[in-house]
Formats: sequence, C-alpha cells, structure tokens
Amino acid sequence: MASAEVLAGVDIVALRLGEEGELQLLLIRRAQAPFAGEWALPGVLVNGRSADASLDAAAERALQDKARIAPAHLEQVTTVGNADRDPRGWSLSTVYLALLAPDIALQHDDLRFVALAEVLQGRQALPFDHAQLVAQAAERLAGKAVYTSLPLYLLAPRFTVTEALAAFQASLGQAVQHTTLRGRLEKMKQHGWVLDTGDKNQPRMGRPQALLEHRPQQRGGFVFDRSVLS
Amino acid sequence: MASAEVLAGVDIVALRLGEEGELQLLLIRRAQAPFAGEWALPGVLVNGRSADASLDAAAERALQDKARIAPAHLEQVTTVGNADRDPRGWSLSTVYLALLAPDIALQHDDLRFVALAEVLQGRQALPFDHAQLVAQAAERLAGKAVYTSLPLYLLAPRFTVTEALAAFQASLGQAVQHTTLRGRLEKMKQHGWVLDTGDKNQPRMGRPQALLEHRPQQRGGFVFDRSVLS
DNA sequence: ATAATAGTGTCTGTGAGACATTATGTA
DNA sequence: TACATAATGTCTCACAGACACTATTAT
Repeated sequence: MASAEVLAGVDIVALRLGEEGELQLLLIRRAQAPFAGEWALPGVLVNGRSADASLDAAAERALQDKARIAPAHLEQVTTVGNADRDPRGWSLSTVYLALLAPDIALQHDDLRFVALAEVLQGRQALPFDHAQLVAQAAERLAGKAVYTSLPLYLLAPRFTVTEALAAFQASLGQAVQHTTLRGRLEKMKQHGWVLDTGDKNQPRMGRPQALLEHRPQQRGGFVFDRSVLS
Repeated sequence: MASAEVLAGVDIVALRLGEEGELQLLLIRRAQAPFAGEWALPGVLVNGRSADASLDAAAERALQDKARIAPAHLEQVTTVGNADRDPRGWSLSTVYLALLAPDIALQHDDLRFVALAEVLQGRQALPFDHAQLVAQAAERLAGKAVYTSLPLYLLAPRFTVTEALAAFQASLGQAVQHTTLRGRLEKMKQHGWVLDTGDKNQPRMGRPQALLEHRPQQRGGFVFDRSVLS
C-alpha cells in the first residue's frame, strides 16, 4: 500500500513573550537536508514507525525531543499540503501553535528565539513555506485573543495585570484598555480561571501590583461573549 | 524516501438543511475495502500521484468526483492521526466541513442523506472514526454559528428570515430570538453581505416574507462582535 | 513633595433578550 | 371576521471604551 502514501509531518510555531513585550519565535538549526544548517521551525516527520500515539503526540514530541520544552498551551492550527512546499515532493504539514512561559531556557546553540515581527515582515527568511505557516499561527493567536483568554498562557502561572496587558497587546498587535482587561479578569475569577493570591509584586516605583494566578479549567482559553476592539 | 511516508486522506462532513429544519449528513456507500458496502463519509486518499494542487483541492475533488456537488462553503476543521483509526495502519485524515444549498440533488443510489442527529446520537453507526469526525465538524459549525453568519450558507442565495432562523437553530441546536437575528441581518446589510431584493415570498397563510439575498464578501462568514446566546 | 505606577468610578454606546404590538396576507 | 405569520417597537441588562480620579509605593 506504499503507493497510497505521502510525506507528512508536524511543524511547531512556538511563541514566547520577550522582555520588551514582543513575541518571539522559536527556531532550530536544521541538521539534515533539505536546507541543512538553516534556521527553521522545529518539526518531525510522522509515520507508523515513529510510534507516536497520535498527531498531537507527535507535536509534543517535536518540542520535547528537539528543545526539551513542554508548552503551556498547544493547539492545532491547520494542515497544508501541496506539491511545492517541500523539494522532496508532495507533502503534508500540520501546524501547531505552542505558547511558552516567559522563563523558558534553551539548552544548546542550535536553538534560538527571533522576534516574530522579523519573520512576519520578511526580514528573517525561513525555508520551505515556514514563513507562511508562522503567519497563519500568529493570525490564530490574534483571532482568539479577541474573545478568549489565550494570551495568558504566555505568562508565568502567577502574573500581574500589567503583564497580562503586555501579553494581550503582543498577541493582538494593538493596545487594550486596562479597564477592559480588568473586567475580563474579574469575569474569569467568577469561574475559577483566575484567583487573587493576595500577594503583591513591587515594581521599581509606584504602587504594588496584585499577583493573580492563572488556573485553566479546561483545554484552551476562557471564552468571553464579546469581542475586545470596538 | 518511502520509509518516511504515511497513509493520508481527506474526509468530508457535508451538511444540508432538510425540509423540517433538521441538518442532514451526506454519506456514500464504500466501493472498496476496508468496510466495502458500508455507508461512510465521502473522502479520497491524497498522494503525489493524484495530482491535487493542494489539500483543499483534494477536498473539493472528493465532493466533485464522488457526488458531483459544489459546496456553498468548505472549510478545514482538523486533522486526526493515530494508529487505530484505520485497519490498514497509522493514518492521517484531514476533515472538512462542507455546507450545501438545500436544493442539492443526488445522482445515484450510492449516495444518501441521513439525519445528523442519528449519527451524533449513535443510532447510525459509521466505519473508521467517522462518527467522531462528524461530531467535531458539527461542533465547529455550532461554535461559529454563535458569532458568525456561517449558517446562511445552508440556504439558497435568496432566503427569508424564517429560513435563516431555521438554519441558525439547526446549526446551534437551540432557539434564537428572531429579533436578534433580524438585528444581525441588518448589520450585514450595512456591510454588503445581505441585501433587500424588494421581492416577497407568500407563505400559505400570513403576511408575505421579505426576500433577502446573501452576498458573501469574502471566504467564511460575517463576523459579529458579540455572541448570541446570553 | 513629586513622580510613577496601580486600581476604581463614571458615563456612553452597542447590541442581545424578552416580550408586546402592529402589519399584511389567506380562509 | 378570524387566524396565521411577518415585522417593528420598547425596555432592560451586560459589557466594552474612554477617561477622570484615587491609592500606594519609591526617591
């Protein structure tokens, strides 16, 4: 039945929130052809022999094996398939969006974070159709940030409103009123998704910040019944 | 490179709005093993030899070749992959949701519509993991019906408010206030997605119904900034 | 005291929800 | 006239948006 088979894999768009509130993308230096030596999305091929229990498991394996990273959130974005995207021939790739905590550390120098904007604006080229895959994953994040709490997965479990604002603004690509976000966090508290720790964080100057805790009650983000942004 | 390949295909969950306002699912009698003779989702295998330009093109081909149907709307839902879903071994399937106009006609008797509820409630069994794929596609439709105009693709291009109500209620699985829907249709008119034809449709009794026209301005549905349902 | 940052309060606008009321046709 | 169905109007409520104002810390 080999005549009915095709080259398939998963590619991971793993994002982290940088110090300056910008989104960063995880890249890995490819060890093998094609495009050996170039910086690309981490990914793995899937086939019966790799003994992945499922496609989602393959996505987790890609992050775990290549970067020793366990994402705070992982979701499938889309699957692309055509004859042009891989020089080896007709191929499929299932794209996953991974959100990482901000304190993620990289193990070795074949791994690297670059500013997401560098890729989206074409200043950092990527092999295959990876730049396009990144754009689709970023759109998914921006789309869901409008009506869910997904950006909170970019933060440590204990976070401040200011950090949450940065996560939402980075995800959406535009400013959000802090009062709006406070209202949403209040709503999440009522459903057990966020709780007040009672602790405070002291910034260099100014009033101490309340420390909140993110307590996801199910896969994915909390769903609001309205959109931010007008 | 055959050792890195895997069995892959697309499966289509094609839905139509029935006379009594219920959603119906398109099934096809399988011609080949495995599960030859059983009713299943229409689908095709993808591989380099089938000369599909892309995965989306393969989805269109599945509907076109097997049922001579061009859907009003087609969108990718998800890709599932594991070792158990196909007796031939580890396999991938990309699931598409197709919305059909209500006047769709079937060409031959290897095609058939069944009530979606029959499948969701397990009274109509399907081979492979097709019942689960159907459930995921139905969830996608219900989820999007909350904040987009997607159910309108289940109607003829010219439709009445009553028909639109039926489409939304079937998609959501619950009642919608007609005033809410009218408000949303009004909003769509302002953006060119719906227009008043000026014509009327006369039901057996009662006041004539205004005939509206659905004019999609881009792929997918019109996106509202609030949720129906509280 | 002053600057910096966090947090609250107020007012407006939009659109869903519920329900009553009016409009327009057939039998 | 009675009935059936479509369409509109009214009132309430939740929540985003904008922005003013208060609170709590460091220097």
